[in-house]
Amino acid sequence: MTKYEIGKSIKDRRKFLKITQKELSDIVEVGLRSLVDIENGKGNPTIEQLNKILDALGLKINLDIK
Amino acid sequence: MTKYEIGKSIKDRRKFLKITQKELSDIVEVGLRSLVDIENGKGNPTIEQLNKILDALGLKINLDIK
DNA sequence: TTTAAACATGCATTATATTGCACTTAAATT
DNA sequence: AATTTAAGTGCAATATAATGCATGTTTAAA
Repeated sequence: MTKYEIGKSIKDRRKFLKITQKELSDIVEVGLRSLVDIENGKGNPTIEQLNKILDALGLKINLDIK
Repeated sequence: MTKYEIGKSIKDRRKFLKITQKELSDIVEVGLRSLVDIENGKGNPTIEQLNKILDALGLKINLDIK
């Protein structure tokens, strides 16, 4: 998964849960500006930031063999 | 998966493939110092860096529902 | 179709991660 | 056990990402 796909997954999941970027941003304590970038495949978040966001959305990272 | 678990997976996979940190570092163009930190759950790599490393090891990120 | 809420972006600043280097420690090879 | 190779660490410098703010755009509700 590229960062674009990850961003899209986050955005899709957030919309599915019917929360706004601002709300998510407050919950996970990641700046709104950064969250927007992440969702759009810009920015280049660290694993920890990503995990905070995924946690709040009920998602998690896994590593698979290709 | 936490960054510690991710680091451990990378290290395990690298050893399984019988390559050294230095070799992997050269292949993926991530500094040796950083690779060491990542494998040990220190450092906090971006998705792109992580993907470069995982690529070289034949691994990939997935997002699952928790 | 106006209005309001949500989403997106450029830019400057601040915070954080990467890197190389010198060095130490651990593990493997002879 | 001695030597070589691999792995790990502290630190300073450099590179990159996060953030807030002002502003523009898109979307959805009235």
